[in-house]
Amino acid sequence: MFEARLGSTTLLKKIVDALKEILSQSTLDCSASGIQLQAMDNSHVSLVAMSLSRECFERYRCDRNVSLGLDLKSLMKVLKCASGDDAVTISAADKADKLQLRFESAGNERTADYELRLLNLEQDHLAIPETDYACIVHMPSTEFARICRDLATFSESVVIACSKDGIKFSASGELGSANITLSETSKGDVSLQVEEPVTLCFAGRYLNSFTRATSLADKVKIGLAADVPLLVEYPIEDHGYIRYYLAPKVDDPD
Amino acid sequence: MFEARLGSTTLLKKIVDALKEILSQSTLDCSASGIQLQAMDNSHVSLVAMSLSRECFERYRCDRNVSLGLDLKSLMKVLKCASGDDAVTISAADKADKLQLRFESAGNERTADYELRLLNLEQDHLAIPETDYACIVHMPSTEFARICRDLATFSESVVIACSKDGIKFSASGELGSANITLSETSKGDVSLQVEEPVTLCFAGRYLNSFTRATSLADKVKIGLAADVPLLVEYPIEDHGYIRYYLAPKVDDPD
DNA sequence: TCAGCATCAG
DNA sequence: CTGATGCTGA
Repeated sequence: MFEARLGSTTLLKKIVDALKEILSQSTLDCSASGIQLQAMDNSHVSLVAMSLSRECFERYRCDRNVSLGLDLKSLMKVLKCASGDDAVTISAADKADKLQLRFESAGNERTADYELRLLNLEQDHLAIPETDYACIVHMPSTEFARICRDLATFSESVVIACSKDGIKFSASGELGSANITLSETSKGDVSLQVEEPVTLCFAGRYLNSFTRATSLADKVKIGLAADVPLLVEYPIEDHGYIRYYLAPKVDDPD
Repeated sequence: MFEARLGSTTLLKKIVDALKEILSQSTLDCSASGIQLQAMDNSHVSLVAMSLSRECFERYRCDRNVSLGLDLKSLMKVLKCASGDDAVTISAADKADKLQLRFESAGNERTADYELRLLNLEQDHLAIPETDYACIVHMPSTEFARICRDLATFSESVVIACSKDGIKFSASGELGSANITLSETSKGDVSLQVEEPVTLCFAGRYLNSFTRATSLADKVKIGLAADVPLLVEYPIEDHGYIRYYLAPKVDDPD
């Protein structure tokens, strides 16, 4: 038996929304410690890892490990049947082929039960090595989203250069070019930890897809190191996160 | 001479909006007692009946019975030319081929006159037998609309099961299934009168089209009986109503 | 013809 | 931030 209850569906909607474009189907791995997900995106270029530890939930019970294969678009459709302030309980019997979702309205006048068919998905379990990033940047998540959106106008590729002086995002193409530099401000909304300066180039469309998670967190953490995938991490309420990984382009700034 | 005046066009807009999708053209039957409408929907599956008794109007005069054949989409276009708080007077001479509409602004600074061409429509006059429903449910109209919308995600068919314990709406399909149960709550926003429990299956798309009337009334009345069309009734300001009727599906819960 | 997207108003 | 509407692509 697996059962987990959240006080509001809004958080779950945001999480699924942050995943569903990049991952049409995926497996949730539920264990006593919480819920994990890890997968390559649909085009097998970037990688997503999500973790919600049991502390994220109002109630959490997982008698034995279960893997729940879900179609995330379908899950989103079901979540749309709930109001944002409904409490949601997801549950599955052992070896179930259905996920149960129960929505309870704030005043408890209304209960709606949904079942979502589970899928048997191939598990591509990827070990993500802990990386010692040469640069770690924290910045407002909306700012990161804004930059990714703006740079997409100029080029498919985005160059990120980070040093002690700041982090610079650049794109250039037919239209012209763009350079956005952020340095550590007194307000402390940008922070840099730089062991060694790094300059890397990434495909902007993936960066943009990562920003679907913007509403989950005020701050985003970016980790950079030479020849290692970029890390873009959005914390989820103290006890969880979504991490996106994207390998740098070998060359070819267009 | 026929003439009827409403203090605000908003009500009339809501009524036409509740009819125009389901009934592209229809005949208003005007008599001394008020205005009636009764017709099959465009696809001849469901049936709509509207009644506005003369008490609904600020002023009402109908010297002799007239039938006004209207294109409801065109009528809606004309109504969009009025502000919601304009007073509206509709009138027609005997044997007229035009409907007159006059909009007067609240302060009377502005008067606008419109004429709408009338149509000669075939009258399919259907007697609707008074039915003694086995179950009558009153519930918030927004809640009903919400349920119909949510269930449409899962299946074309909606099963409604009503007993003394509550009314249950269910749909199931490829994605999964949904069950929403309402029972009489302490707040009294759901009430059930059950002579005999009933379970019936309906085509969800028609239920959804009925909910275009949601803004007319806070509460909707649902009448159910075996082998008899479902009744969905929205009261209109104490002296009128829109009733929708839909025959149950014979079988085939998909 | 319908579903999804995007935009807009409350 | 949510619901509603209009558009566009499948």
